[in-house]
Amino acid sequence: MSEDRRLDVLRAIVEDYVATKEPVGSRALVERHSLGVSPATIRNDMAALEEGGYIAQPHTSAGRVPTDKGYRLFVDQLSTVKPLSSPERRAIGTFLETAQDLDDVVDRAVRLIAQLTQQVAVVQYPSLRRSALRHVELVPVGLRHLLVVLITDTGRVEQRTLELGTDLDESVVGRLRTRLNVSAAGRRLSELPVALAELTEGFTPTDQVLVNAVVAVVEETLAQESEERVVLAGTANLARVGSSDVRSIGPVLEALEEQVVLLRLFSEMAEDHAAVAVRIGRETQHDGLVETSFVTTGYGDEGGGSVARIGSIGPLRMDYPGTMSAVRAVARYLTRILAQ
Amino acid sequence: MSEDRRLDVLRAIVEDYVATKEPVGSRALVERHSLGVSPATIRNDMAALEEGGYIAQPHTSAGRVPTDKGYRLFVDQLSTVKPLSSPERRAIGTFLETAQDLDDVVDRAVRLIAQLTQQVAVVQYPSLRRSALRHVELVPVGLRHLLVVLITDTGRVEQRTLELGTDLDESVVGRLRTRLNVSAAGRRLSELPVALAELTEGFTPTDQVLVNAVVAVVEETLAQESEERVVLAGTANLARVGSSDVRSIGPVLEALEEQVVLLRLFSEMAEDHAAVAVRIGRETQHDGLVETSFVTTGYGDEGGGSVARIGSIGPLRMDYPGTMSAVRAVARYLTRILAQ
DNA sequence: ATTGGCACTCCCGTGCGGGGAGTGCTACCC
DNA sequence: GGGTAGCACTCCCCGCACGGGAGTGCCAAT
Repeated sequence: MSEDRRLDVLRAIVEDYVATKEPVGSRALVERHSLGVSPATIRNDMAALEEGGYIAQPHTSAGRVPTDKGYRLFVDQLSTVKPLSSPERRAIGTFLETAQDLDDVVDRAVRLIAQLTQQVAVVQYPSLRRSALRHVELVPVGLRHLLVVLITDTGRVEQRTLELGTDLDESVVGRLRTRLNVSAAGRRLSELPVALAELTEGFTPTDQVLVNAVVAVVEETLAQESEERVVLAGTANLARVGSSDVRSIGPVLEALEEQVVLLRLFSEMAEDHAAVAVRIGRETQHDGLVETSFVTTGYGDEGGGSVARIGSIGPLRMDYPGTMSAVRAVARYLTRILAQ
Repeated sequence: MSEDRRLDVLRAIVEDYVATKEPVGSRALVERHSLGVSPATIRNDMAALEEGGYIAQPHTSAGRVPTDKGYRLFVDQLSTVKPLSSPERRAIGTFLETAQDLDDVVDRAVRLIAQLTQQVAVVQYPSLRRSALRHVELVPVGLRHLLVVLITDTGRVEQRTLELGTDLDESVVGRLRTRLNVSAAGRRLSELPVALAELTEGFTPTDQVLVNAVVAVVEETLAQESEERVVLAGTANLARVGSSDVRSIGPVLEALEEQVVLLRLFSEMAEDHAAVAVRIGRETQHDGLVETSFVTTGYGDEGGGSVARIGSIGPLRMDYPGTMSAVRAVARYLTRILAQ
């Protein structure tokens, strides 16, 4: 029994099952692929694959369906890259390039992925933790409130209001703004605490209260994991006929609404050093997502790691090569756009 | 035949149908409500209501189900306000009050509505068009780019980058910033063009190019209807068992993803002078929403009209009184929070 | 190792019959 | 004239049996 052919059979099963959404039998397999052997032979291979846990049958006397383990093997070793058509590539480029600001770019990117993969698209906003500060702005609001606006090199803007115990002194605010920008601009979060620590020098003890409060707000904002934002698109694709059992979309929607779940997955997958990371079924470690797979990749990397991630969530029986190349393509364009 | 009783019957049908999700028959009706007459009499009333188009039967020899028209009558004349329990009110208050910034407030509000109504919640961000400007900030980025940041009195922050043909002059930017804030702060969009028109005075012709560019960006940003943002929560509630025909959730999700649809509905409903506006089934004028109803109300109004809207979308057979009071309650708290 | 043949399993669509819920109608009552 | 009781009728829904069909596993033969 040839080991190679057995893998061919698995690949054929995955491809056919993805295409037809029906359990695939030995007869159909030899008809649709030139395997050069008879159905009976295939049945032997299938028995072995089932033994190994790569495929399963929904019930006796039905065709076979890939298991999570089967998809995993397919993704890792059996799938070949499926490049996008060049009109597709061009469409991605022009669509993203005409965006106006960061919100617009993210919005377009997420819709694009949803459209290309016909699945649910997820885009994580450029992470504050990994961005560099471009500018800090302090805006007095009334006498006792100060609005702190942070602008990152990825174009993201965050703001916080600060309530003060004492009345504001415009000139102190002005000096602080200048000093802040001198010492903070261009720095990454990891380098900031040091730079900010020296900042109190040159201020009177009473003014230092203000300075410390502002510094605290800045650090807190940048450190807040909870400020990570994720946007979705294409949830309607979950309800497309044949997507999967229709009743199973409830739990999926619940999972998608919990940003925490998505953020955890993103951060876990960031550790995979593969260009495009894939989580299949139970690998997602989330009950609502056991019947889905998640394909992600990072974007916006400059030198070091990537700034944030994008991805696509679909049924276990998704078109893995297609999804992976779509996600990768959008990430590349996204990286290029943000670099300028 | 008493007209009053006929309306009682309609109310009873709506209430029972909402509660049981099953067509309701004459027998069940007299058992569950003290109508004081026999099933046969009810049947006569039902025949009349059906004649009038308020109820219908899915098929011969089935119970009756309210039509869009029936729900409309119910909402307009037959439903009584259902006040929230006082623990509920308290929960709303504390939940919203602990929010940190505008994004946080909006996020909590939308989740709250989803939770209270067990339906899909929609919250529109405070509209730029109806907000007043609190502050304009100009931030030079490199030599030839200027970042324009607008902050409204509702705490919303918008930014745009501006590409210039010539190098920046810091002092001109400084003067422009000061003048802009003097003439623009506190003004609503409608009053702005006048104030901005005089702004070029006192600048040299070359500097006026910059001034005009900035003014154009400010006006454009505020005027952009497309900058209206809407956030959703509770889409998973669509998939709850018995919500409605499960296959019908696809079109609904599609409609919800198109912000345009929601924004149109919001703006149409803003014209209803009723405190809480309701659109039932076909009244939404959108194919994907024919089997849903949309309950909205404005929030953040100070004197004049409201700043934006919140709402809840659910099946035709929703708990109208409950939904309406939940939406109204959240809107009130929201208005209070934003006022401070 | 591969193959043809064959018995076996199980799903699934279809047709049938009975029970039940609900209606509309008619005759009757106040 | 409005309300009521009775009754025949309609239609859904459920369980059931049945047959076709697809697919398997195994065995004997090559």
